[in-house]
Amino acid sequence: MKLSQLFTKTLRESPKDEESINAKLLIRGGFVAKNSAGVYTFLPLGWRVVEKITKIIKEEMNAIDGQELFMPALVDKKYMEPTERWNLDVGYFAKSKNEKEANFVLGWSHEEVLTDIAAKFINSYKDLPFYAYQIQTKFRHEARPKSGLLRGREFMMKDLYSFHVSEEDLNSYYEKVKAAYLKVFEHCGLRTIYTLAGGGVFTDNFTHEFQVLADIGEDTIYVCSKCEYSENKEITKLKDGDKCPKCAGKISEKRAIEVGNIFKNGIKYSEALGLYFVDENGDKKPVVMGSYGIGVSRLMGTIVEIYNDKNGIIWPQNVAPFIVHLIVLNGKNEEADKIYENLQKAGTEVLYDDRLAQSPGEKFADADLIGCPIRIVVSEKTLEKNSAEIKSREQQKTELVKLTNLVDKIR
RNA sequence: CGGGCUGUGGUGUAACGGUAGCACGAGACGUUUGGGACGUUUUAGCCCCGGUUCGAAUCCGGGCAGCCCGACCA
Repeated sequence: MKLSQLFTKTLRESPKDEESINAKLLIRGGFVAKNSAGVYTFLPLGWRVVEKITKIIKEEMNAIDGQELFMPALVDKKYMEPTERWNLDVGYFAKSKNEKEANFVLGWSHEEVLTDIAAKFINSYKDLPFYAYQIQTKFRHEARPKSGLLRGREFMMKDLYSFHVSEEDLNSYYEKVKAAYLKVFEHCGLRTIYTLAGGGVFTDNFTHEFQVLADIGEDTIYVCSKCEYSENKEITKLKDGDKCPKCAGKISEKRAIEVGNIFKNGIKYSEALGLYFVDENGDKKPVVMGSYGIGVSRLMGTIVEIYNDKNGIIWPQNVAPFIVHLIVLNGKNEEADKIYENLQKAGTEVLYDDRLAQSPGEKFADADLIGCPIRIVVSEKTLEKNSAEIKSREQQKTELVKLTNLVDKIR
């Protein structure tokens, strides 16, 4: 991608109505644009990051036999009434003009929809278990959207649902999902703490959350400094300074961002929507379910909160919009064009700042702000030595590399 | 949903109840190019609706929006 062709531009200043680091940097860098409180557009750069994250998620979901599908955003009233989740404050309701009352809610979770679909196909224990997920926009009426991508009214979410013959089978899959989630977050560069929590409107059971320690986070968790056993403030009896119930280490209170959660739903949804199967003995039983969420856009915001410095974002390799940010100075575009092409041929994703009017300082500042892992500078100075300069975003030191070795060096 | 604060170009600000101004930014042209260049020039604003007044960005009332704290939650 040539920067001269990218229709967005970086902003020198932060918008006045944003407080959080992720919102300021993502808007300044041209990753997102704010439409309303808690509603954002993902611009080309930001969308690339989203795609990197969803790629990681899909790989791990597919690895635990998740089948990807896509459900509607318009969710019919008939699905939500049986579980008494139709008229909740969380909903944005929709109706056509000739309708008197809303007959749809913009989907804020899809247990009911998928359960109803499953009932069309699942008859026998032989049809179970199965796992299905989607990555989709969710709509939730937030009383108070805040902190950029961390808490929106419209946001992207990966939701996985599992269907089992028994509680035992659900439990074993629950552990698989846990492991897969830990991998997803690790691949995104985040260290998460597996935290025991409550289930809100989803389930009466205990649930688990994946928490990233950060002061901007809205959750308060109690974490063992030794074994990282953790409980959410919502449900815990622990307090700061207590002994860990697992290893007797010291518990401390921390703020954290919840980037994912996993729930055991049991038979709440299957009973309400009529999802039954017949077991080996010919007995009819309700299907046992679990649901598992990852806030994709929140994850993106969290990564920015964790990985930044005063100059901008420092994307971890796996989620960076581009691997290389190539800067040309002194109008040496002809030479830089070749490097751009060679890197692209080698499969490296390059953002090429080929602009002629911008000063070196502005180009460096933009590279720091956008935050690709590797910066390459081609200038008169480097070309005198048949070289280009390489610098990692997270380090200060630079290195001159011969043009002939450049592609291999990056790979 | 309660409480607080704030609403003037994209950003930051100024204007006694009486001409909406400045700086930065953004655009055009030219000159520049190793850490946000320079010159010329252009551009764009009083959140909305009422009221008071000869006259409202300014005073009053009511909305709306944004941010922050809390509650709730995912």
